[in-house]
Amino acid sequence: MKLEQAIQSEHFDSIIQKAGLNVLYTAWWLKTLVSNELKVFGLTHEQYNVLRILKGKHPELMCVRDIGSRMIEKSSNVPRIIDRLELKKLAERSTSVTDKRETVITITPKGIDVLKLASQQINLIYKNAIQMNDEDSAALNNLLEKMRTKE
Amino acid sequence: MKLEQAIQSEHFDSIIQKAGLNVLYTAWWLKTLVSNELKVFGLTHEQYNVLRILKGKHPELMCVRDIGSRMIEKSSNVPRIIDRLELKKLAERSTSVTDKRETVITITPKGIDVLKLASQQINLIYKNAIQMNDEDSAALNNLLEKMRTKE
DNA sequence: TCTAAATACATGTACATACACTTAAATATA
DNA sequence: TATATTTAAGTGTATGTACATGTATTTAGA
Repeated sequence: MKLEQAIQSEHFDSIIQKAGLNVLYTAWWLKTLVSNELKVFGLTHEQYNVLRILKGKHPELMCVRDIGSRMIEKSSNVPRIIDRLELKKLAERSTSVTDKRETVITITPKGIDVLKLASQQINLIYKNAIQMNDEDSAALNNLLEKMRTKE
Repeated sequence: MKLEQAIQSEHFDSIIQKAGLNVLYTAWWLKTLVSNELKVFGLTHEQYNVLRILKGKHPELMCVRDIGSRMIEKSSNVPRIIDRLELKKLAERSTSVTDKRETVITITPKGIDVLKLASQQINLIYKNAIQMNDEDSAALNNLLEKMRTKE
């Protein structure tokens, strides 16, 4: 669907502004696509993201700050996301022995199992629902990074 | 900043998956950029979006459903966003005369003033903070719409 | 060494999203 | 016409974001 149809609007102040709205709309579209798949596993997009981050370092323990620095949305409130993972026994908290201010987190075996199934499903979605070849993907990555140049 | 730095991760399952994460991260970056500017005007990104939609049809009245269909994030809870605009006297609600189920909304003169100032600022941001020419913007629009082809 | 500053995490609040449900009104159908 | 269905908006709840503040611990400086 064209952006114009999606937001029922034909007028944009500039083509740059249209590109901005298109990024925002595509992010919402993608997040919704993924979230709908994750529902089966009782996970939200953010919880899935944290589990992936924990799995990436497993069996190493990670502190809250380290998880935060790997999140896509930098203002994510990591302690609260971990609260929910802990309730579902997918992650575990403990206090760091080297620095008692730090809470260190690990993914549980149950968390690893759930993540494995969820990841397979999400990878399938990426493969099937997204109509892009590697060349397009590379071009898109370049343009997005160009957009954020002044970051 | 490259995506790899932004999310402290070098490994991606595929270049398509990287493009997905890049879209999500860029959307967060852009939303944050805009939100920071809107703070001066006491507006959130979503409230700004609704004001723009109302202004686009002004002086015509719009019902809640019509506003919703023009939102970037389709699952936005429009009645609650309007609650906050009404509290700030930037928008006004009334019941439709032709269909009493409908609530019709209009932007107030104060809303128009605030929106004008905010829009000028946001347009400046788009011009100054985003490093893209029209050609790049057009290419980005095309790739994002390609990504969503199966929508 | 003792105290001030910085750091790490948790928590409170306002706003927003996602989704289910309720209520009132309009429309369709028997 | 009377009733059932559909539609529009509002509301409740769980989750998340954005940001300020609180508390314990560590680090730095006098």
